[in-house]
Amino acid sequence: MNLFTLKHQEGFARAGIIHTPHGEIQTPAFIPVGTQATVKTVTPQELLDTGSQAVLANTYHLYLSPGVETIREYHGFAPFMKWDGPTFTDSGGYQVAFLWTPKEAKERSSQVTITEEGAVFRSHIDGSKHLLTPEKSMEIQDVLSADIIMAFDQPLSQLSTREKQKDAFERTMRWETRSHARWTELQKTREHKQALYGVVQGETDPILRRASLDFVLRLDFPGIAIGGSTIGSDPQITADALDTIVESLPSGKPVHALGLGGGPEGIFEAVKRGVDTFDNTSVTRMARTGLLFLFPEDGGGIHNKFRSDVHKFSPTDMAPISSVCTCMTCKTFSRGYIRHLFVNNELLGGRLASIHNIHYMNTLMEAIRTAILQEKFTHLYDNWLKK
RNA sequence: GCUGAGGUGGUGGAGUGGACAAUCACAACAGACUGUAAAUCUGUCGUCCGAAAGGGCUACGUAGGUUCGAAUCCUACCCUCAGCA
Repeated sequence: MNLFTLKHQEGFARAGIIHTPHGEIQTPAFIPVGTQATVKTVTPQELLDTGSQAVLANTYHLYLSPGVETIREYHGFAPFMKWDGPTFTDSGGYQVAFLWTPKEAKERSSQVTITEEGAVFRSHIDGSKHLLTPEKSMEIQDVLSADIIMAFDQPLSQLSTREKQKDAFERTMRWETRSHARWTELQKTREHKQALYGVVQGETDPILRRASLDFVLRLDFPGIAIGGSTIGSDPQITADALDTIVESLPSGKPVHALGLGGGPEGIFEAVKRGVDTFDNTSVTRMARTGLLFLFPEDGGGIHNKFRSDVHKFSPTDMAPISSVCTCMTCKTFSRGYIRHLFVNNELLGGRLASIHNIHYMNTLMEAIRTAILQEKFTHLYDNWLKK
């Protein structure tokens, strides 16, 4: 069975199915991020209820805690967190390269040393020193046991010099070659095969992006992941980055956008350019800080980035967050009540908001899938992004 | 009524002669939130003018006093709390 079945294409936008040992993913799809084997504040059942099809967890975090041996006992992070569906893991490359909060960027980044062998970094938990290599990332991801895993790469930093970027770009290809080799070995003894995605770097540089994509295609990775800080940073920049390779994306392989943050604007641009799946932390992070997504029917649009701050609701606003949303939160609770929860730092607020935002994103993706199959994606795009 | 403690910005609470428009925290308001070290982070927060630097005005219960200078010292008054009656 192929990993990916293309059902229909409208322009470069495509609707398809990713087949995994743990079920299918109808694409285009939003993949909620469960870094530490939990999509923060929500249970696996709630993930299902909100229409989620898969979960993405992280090599870096789970390697540090609870550790590989613990996860091995559970036969993977999915059984550990009681998620039965398809899963992804990220390679840890991103964390190793960006182990910082923006505020502490300088001091933190100095704690990571990149060598040809791999990345030496210090644990954010206890300060202990670790070496993560492409081989080790594959071995950890083998234990984490996701259906779809990522090659170990070194994301480029826009802050660094051109030479350093070129250096990282070329090293990433060597690391991906090593990732591919180790993955090939490990698959031989696995019952459930894992699909390894090669990571395409290069930001908005057409030469670099195409070289990176050519490389990934040449090694014949089962899937293609698009990385870099230009993905998800801004809808236009995301579009620019994807435009460099959109015409060269193969129809037979799934394309994943790594870290496509933000709201519907960037997602429409990405889907329009052939992205099948993407993970996005802002859906749940914004929920926890009180930013709720709005449908066009609720007044959501480019002007307000499709979002509303819960703190600005009236305390006596009896209406649901959205009049058209069918999530548990909207079917049950009022804006005024959810505002009350946030104002008083009640944990339920973040939970209810997360449920709404995840449901919102999955509803949007379902509408996009349907639209592509009916050749109405352009119409939907215009309808959502009209000014 | 007596004894003791105390009255500071939206709130709690520092400050006990000059560096005070007043530490800090909370609230409020504004903003940010990319492969999640985020239920987090950043900014504003007496008032008026100014883009800013900066300047004016009013303020530490009330009234008066001492002093070059008072939220800080003195006097009187008002009020609050605790204990005793």
